[in-house]
Amino acid sequence: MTETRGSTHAKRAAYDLRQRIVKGELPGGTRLYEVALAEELEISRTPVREAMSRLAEEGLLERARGGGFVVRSFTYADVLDAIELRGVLEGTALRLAAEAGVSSEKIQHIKGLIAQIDAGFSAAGDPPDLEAYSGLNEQFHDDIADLCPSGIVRSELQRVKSLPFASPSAFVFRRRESQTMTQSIVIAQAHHHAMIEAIERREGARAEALAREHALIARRNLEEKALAPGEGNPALALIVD
Amino acid sequence: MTETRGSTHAKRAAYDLRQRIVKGELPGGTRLYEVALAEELEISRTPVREAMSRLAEEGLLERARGGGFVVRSFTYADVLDAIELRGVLEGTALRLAAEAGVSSEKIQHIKGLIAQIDAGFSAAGDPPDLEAYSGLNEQFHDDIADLCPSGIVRSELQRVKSLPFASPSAFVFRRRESQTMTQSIVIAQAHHHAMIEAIERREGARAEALAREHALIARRNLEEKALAPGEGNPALALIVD
DNA sequence: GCCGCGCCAATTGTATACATTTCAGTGTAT
DNA sequence: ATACACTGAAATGTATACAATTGGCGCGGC
Repeated sequence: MTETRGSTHAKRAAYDLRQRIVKGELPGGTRLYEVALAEELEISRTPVREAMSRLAEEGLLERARGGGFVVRSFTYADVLDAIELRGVLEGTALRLAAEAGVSSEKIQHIKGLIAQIDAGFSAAGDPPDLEAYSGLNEQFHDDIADLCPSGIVRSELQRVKSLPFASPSAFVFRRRESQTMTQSIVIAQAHHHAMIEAIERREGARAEALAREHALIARRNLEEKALAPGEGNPALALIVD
Repeated sequence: MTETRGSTHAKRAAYDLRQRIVKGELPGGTRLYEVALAEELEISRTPVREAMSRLAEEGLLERARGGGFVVRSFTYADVLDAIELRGVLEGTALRLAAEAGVSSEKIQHIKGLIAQIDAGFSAAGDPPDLEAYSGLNEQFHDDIADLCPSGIVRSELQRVKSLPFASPSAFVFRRRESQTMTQSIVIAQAHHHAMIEAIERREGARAEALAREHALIARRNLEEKALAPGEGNPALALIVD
């Protein structure tokens, strides 16, 4: 089979299928046939089934009536909703963290991350390195979610973030698009500062509202990009209509 | 194998395992062994694996490192958090419904359900029939979630509700416990009225707040019951500590 | 005594043959 | 013309043998 990472055939097949789905090679609604995939990947049906099960757990596939799996369809509206839902869940995570209180060590750790992002802004105000920002931003969102004392909330948030277009780092711009991008990042970073401050001061409602507003930046960026497709983000390939 | 419903061995096995987990016969942390289960259910390993996959999708099992599945552990705190999370998601669903607007037909349908619950209250103020209330209450929660225009939010809410202790109908009292139960139901029903009114008037924030407060009733009821276990709710059997 | 190494049993991973179900196509009867 | 039942290919469901991996236990060396 194609050289993809993983220790078992099932994991490799899952990786392979996941890539194909995210790239849009397997559009929403496509039915997956065990035999065809098994032949294509040069493995037996058993690991193919296993792989499909795993992707169903991730929410990328749905079980079809009468057995089998279908690639889950995501409409453009679904993508916007998933981003908003991420904001709601992040907001809940931050509110619970604020209400429960967070140790100063953890607060300092987050502040360190934020400082790293700050350091990426030059004094001149030109756009920071997008690769670096994307990585740090994702790290920030992961670590801030870990502040939430509820494992249930953490895991459901993680679940929503695993949808390829709902991740906080999904729609970081590909190229430098005028001032829009820089401005968005400046605002987002202001949110980052405010979020940790709200948590530190145990202002739960404020933390929650900030997380929601923060997600709306991602949503707005997507809405603006969608109007001018251009070389669209690959994670959008799986949108069906 | 034991006479459980389902058309395939895998579905029967999933049903059987689900029952055992919810009843607490398979406590959190228990590792499930394919061979043992297969012999016990008198089927082969294949449908057992299939059943475990399905339960993993439901969130009742987790994949263990090195393969296999483990019964997911739910602490008492997890149960409380899951109820609160249900409130958050129901709140989001209602808010989105209110913001988008809902047709008067659907509003009337919900109002009809509420009226049916109202009819269960006698003029004397004695407790309504719990079976009937539980059924109508569950129906209300299902139907009101359907008002949400976002399929993503609906499905994630459905997912959380599928946790056996987070369902709106999970902790309806078993016997008539003084006035506590009656009072709770009266308050809950007031919330029901207010929710649909908020949606009708497109008051999103109010609808959201109501849904959260509504879930807190369920949470408080559980907290009070937990202090005096008695003949506890069976859905609580899967709590590990 | 303790650590590491390797073996063995237990467990999951995989392939494959066979059974069953599903669904579309087709024919017939009404 | 429509509804229904039959048919058969194609798909998933199941059993089972075998392979590979894991994890624990004991043996040996240090």
